[in-house]
Amino acid sequence: MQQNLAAATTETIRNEVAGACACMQLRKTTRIISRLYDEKLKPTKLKVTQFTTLSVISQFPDLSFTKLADIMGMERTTLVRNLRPLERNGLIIASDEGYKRTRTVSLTDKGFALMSEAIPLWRDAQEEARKMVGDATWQALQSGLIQPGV
Amino acid sequence: MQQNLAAATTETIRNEVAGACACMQLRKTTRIISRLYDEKLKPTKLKVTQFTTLSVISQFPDLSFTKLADIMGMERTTLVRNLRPLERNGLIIASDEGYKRTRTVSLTDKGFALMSEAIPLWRDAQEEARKMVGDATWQALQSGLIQPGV
DNA sequence: AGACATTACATGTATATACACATTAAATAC
DNA sequence: GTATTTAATGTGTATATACATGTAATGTCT
Repeated sequence: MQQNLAAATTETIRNEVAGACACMQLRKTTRIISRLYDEKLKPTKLKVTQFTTLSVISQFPDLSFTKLADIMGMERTTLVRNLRPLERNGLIIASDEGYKRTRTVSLTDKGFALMSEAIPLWRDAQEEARKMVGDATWQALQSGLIQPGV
Repeated sequence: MQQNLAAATTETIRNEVAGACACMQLRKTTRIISRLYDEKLKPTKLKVTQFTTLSVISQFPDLSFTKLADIMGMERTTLVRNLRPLERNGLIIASDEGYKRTRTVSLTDKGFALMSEAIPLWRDAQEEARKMVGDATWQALQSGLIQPGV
């Protein structure tokens, strides 16, 4: 009977799960594309997550950690950890606590200088990514994968 | 001058980078969708990465670590680390070294039993994910986001 | 047989991610 | 005016991810 469970489960996985899992496809693609961006950004020693975080901070320099994390679709505690290496490397500076312990971050001159170096490399990565994913996926990515208002 | 660099860089980020970065969209979506699957799979204590790893192992029970990682679009060293908790929890069993140090893994009875519990929960997650991403994205996900042969 | 290249795997180190839980400041209820 | 609730952040722990480097087994060239 245990033998049957194993066989039946494997069949279900083969017929229904394999290749159909949206999260598996997303994570796999994200790994591959992230490695591409990381490789391109290597001269700046920025990882793509750090590039993204810096770009969001420069757009919204006075938001609380909670709101920044929300914009990035990220757990707040994850954002807090991700800011550490950026602060340690002098790319951002965090404010002291304000209203209700609120803290904000902004880019330093060093942070802006590194981003201006990184942007041409990012453009190169975008070009290659576009070729890798094809037109339909690229369009979906440009409009945001998740439906607005969800 | 440094002031100009900061202002110019911010403008470029606002006008060109924000919202257009394919990798940012992918990572953001992956975080949100992964949290959904993790939440659904909670009764099994499996994370979606573990669910995926188990499903790939059950499909290809006799492949080397290198080839399994390749199928998953993952660095081999990442796969090695990800197998640890699965083995520790008795869900998989790894073979000793074979030809050219090759090792293989397969699901244990406990692993199959847990997967058979997980699959209905996974179906539920799929349904919700489908609603969240919309039809166009869902189609892209079902055909695999990255172009074949790349 | 020995030198060299190739293949496969493991470890050290660092970042990314999230849940559970703890802490602190402000607002509100009584 | 204290007690409670709410908002905002921080820490402990665990998994996920990848690069650089190291180790071991196999194959090949001479």
